[in-house]
Amino acid sequence: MFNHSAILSDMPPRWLNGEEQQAWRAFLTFVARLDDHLDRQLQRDSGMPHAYYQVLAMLSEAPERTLRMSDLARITLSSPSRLSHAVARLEENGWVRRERHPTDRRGALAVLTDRGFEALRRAAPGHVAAVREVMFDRLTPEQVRRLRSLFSTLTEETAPTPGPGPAAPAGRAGHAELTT
Amino acid sequence: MFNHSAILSDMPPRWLNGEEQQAWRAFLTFVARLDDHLDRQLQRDSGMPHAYYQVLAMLSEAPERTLRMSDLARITLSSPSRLSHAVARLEENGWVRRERHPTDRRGALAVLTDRGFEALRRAAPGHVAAVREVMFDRLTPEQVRRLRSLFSTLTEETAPTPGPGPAAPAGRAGHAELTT
DNA sequence: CTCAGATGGTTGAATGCTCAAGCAGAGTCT
DNA sequence: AGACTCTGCTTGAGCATTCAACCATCTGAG
Repeated sequence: MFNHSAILSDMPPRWLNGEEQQAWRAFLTFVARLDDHLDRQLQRDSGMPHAYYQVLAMLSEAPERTLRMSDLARITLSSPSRLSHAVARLEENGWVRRERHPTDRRGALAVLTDRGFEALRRAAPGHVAAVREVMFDRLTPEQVRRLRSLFSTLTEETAPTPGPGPAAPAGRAGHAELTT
Repeated sequence: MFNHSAILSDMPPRWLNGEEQQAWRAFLTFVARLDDHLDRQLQRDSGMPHAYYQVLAMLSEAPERTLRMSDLARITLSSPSRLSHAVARLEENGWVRRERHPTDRRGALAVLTDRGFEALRRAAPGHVAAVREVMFDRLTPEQVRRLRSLFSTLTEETAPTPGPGPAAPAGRAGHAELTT
């Protein structure tokens, strides 16, 4: 048996060329700025980190403002552990409540409380303004189109996802767009 | 006197339109994937987080493999505090050493040790492979150009930086490109 | 039915980051 | 010189995230 990773790692690394380097560094710089800006703004004005905002936002769009923990974790791009801790914290604030899943007794549901919805509603305008300030107000509509196109490509499922795939994410509820 | 922020916050928020939403979500998804992928790969294969890799990489390019803490902080896009903690940790590993600044006695210098350079050299191929895997191998050269162009725009200094600006970052040293 | 493995979720320890406070040295003004 | 402020850097506490266990429940094979 050959060790495939050894074979792979024996190939000389393909370093980034000039263009790629520039793209990479500019990208890293922007992401750093962005994370910093968003987290600071939310923490300062609304007392929550960006990750928690996303949890509240996703819940606010869900039917009954309720989602199963595992689904919420997937949607918010966080690990089960991270989400569990986060929801624990949000529960202390009275922004989210846990409920038991009606049929699967392993399951837990996260429910956005009225106070949580209020907190989100107050946080949203400042947040979207911050996003605009750092990103969209610096781009022309044409550039926004290119941006979307690029990152659609980059996030496309590359792995062979046979079958109908994980079904569209349960259509947006009729609420205002508090999701950014 | 009017309260300007009150005036600002009284304007109805400009929510993101459809195109912007799609761009934003795809972007967030990609960044989450990317951070996760890079941090995991580095932690697993080289025992350091991505932020520490960047510290080592920047030092490796500097003359004498040495930088003043404040400069290093700026280059690595981290706060002074963050860098101080990071260097403390790197010092424990024997990868970086602190020295006193020769003329400004407030100053501290971070020096990449030989062991640190070795660690970086071993980490670099896996890291650049990870970056390729998630980003550049999924883009055509034309797309890479657009990417660079977009993020150059987004990271351009917007504030009126009069004068000659903060001088080009001390040209790359002749070392191999371990910076990604 | 029963058992083995998969799935859903939580927990605690370890780590990195942020924030606010603090200290020492350098500049500046009189 | 003396007093003020600014800059450079560090520190400790608090918080978020990760990782590796862990328990409970569900599912499927025999």
